[in-house]
Amino acid sequence: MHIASGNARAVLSFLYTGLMNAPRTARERARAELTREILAAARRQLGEAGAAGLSLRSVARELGMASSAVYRYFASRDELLTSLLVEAYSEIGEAAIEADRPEAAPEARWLAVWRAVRAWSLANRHEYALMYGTPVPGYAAPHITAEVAGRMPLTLARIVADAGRAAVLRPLTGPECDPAAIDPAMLVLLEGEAFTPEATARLILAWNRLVGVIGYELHGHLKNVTADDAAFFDYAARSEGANLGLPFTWPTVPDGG
Amino acid sequence: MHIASGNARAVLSFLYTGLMNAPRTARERARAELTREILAAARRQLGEAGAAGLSLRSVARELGMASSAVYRYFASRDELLTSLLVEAYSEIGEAAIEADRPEAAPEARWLAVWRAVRAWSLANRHEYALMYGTPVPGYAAPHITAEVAGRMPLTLARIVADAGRAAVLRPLTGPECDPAAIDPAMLVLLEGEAFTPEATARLILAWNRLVGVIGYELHGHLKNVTADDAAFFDYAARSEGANLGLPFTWPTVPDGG
DNA sequence: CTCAACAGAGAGCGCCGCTCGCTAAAGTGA
DNA sequence: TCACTTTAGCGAGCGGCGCTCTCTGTTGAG
Repeated sequence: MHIASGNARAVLSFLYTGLMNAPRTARERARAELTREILAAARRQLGEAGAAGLSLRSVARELGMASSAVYRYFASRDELLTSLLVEAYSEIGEAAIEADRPEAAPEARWLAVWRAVRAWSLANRHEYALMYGTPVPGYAAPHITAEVAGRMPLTLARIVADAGRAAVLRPLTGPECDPAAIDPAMLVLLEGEAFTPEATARLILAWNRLVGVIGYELHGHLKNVTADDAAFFDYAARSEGANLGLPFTWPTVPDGG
Repeated sequence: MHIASGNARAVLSFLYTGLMNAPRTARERARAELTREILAAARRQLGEAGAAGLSLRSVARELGMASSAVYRYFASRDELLTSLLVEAYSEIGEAAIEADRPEAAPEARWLAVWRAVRAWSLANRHEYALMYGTPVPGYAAPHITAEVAGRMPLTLARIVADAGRAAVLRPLTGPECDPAAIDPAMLVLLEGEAFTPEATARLILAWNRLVGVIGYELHGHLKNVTADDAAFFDYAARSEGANLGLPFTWPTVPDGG
């Protein structure tokens, strides 16, 4: 689990004092273990029933302890849920990073990462919903998870940047984004990768597409709309890649409308 | 309220027997009125606290009646929520339709509809979440709402189709979608508008983009990412319109990466 | 006028998140 | 070693939830 970053530790104090520092005393070891067990049970129940069906009481029941005892480890149900959220961001980011083969062609890398993110999401739909669905009411997540939440889109950025350095990017076509629409902080974040504002805008759209198409598939919006979700997803991936200048190839298509 | 369609009436029996048939007896009139009042109170509470914070008991309390009495009107909380969902789909569809000026240029129509949908969504974020966020666990919505849920994307389709009939569409460029990926039912639905599978695929993506960018904005995923959400949204609209062949104009952009 | 359909109330079931006060054990410093 | 603090866990309990059931009074139809 790659959690952490200073902010996260500050807010999720219960979790991290238990998990991060190498446990020395027996009490600390027991605490770390139980914390992990609670998280594991919660994760299981999240996978089965979704966030709405996850209750602290049932987690406690599964672990054979009083529900009130769980509050020694997580200050609230929301904090438990936030921990699972961080875990989910971490996992989907890792799935993206692991799927990326920097030695391969940029189109292949791009498609592989997209597919890996989709595969993880289909296998972890409730975790996906936690990240990209309706936010849980009392959640403190946004700023906590910024670093870990950025790993997946940053993996996409790296592929485009590598292609740029290899000078295989096509010139960008189509409407242009007002550079002022992009947050300077975002440009700073991508500084090492030398992204123009226009490329940044398109990267944001690509990330949004990746998340959006998966969401549509998971939430049933593609029912009676698409017949082959995987093929449609690949199409979306290629379309977004090409929009960023990745050298995807395609035959000429006739007029639409 | 444009609810209805056969399916909806069958499933949401409580609601529609109360609302649809012109009330004759005093009892029927009272029932219709109370049904509306319950829906209105629920809508208010949804707008304030979101779906998670909406309880049948608090609705009953607001209306000064026993919570058990509400069950005479809605069989369950889920059914009440589903009614609100149908209402939301109807409203966002109407917002799209009303914003569309068929006599205007297709690019202007396209942008106007996108902006209207965004405006409605920003003003009704919890209703938006009901439609496009994480689905509520026990909801029966999908097939019920098919007709009414289709109005918004169909408005987008009509603009493109009109542009096609007026022969102002540009040839489509970029990667091509495997026609087999699109559900034939979707093509039938757009039959009157003479959509090719390729145009249909791009329309689905445009609809997905519209929903996705708004979702990102509402759920905070654009924080520290974009600086001017409205401008970025317009950019997404133009980008998707151009991808469908709508004659948006843009200057040539330099290389990205 | 009779009788069935119906609306509403209230009690109650088993959940839920969360709090509080208590006990017993574990760790700590003199 | 022993007093003292910190901690883990428990059980009772609060108010709220969705939902069911039974009972009563009213409305509308034949």
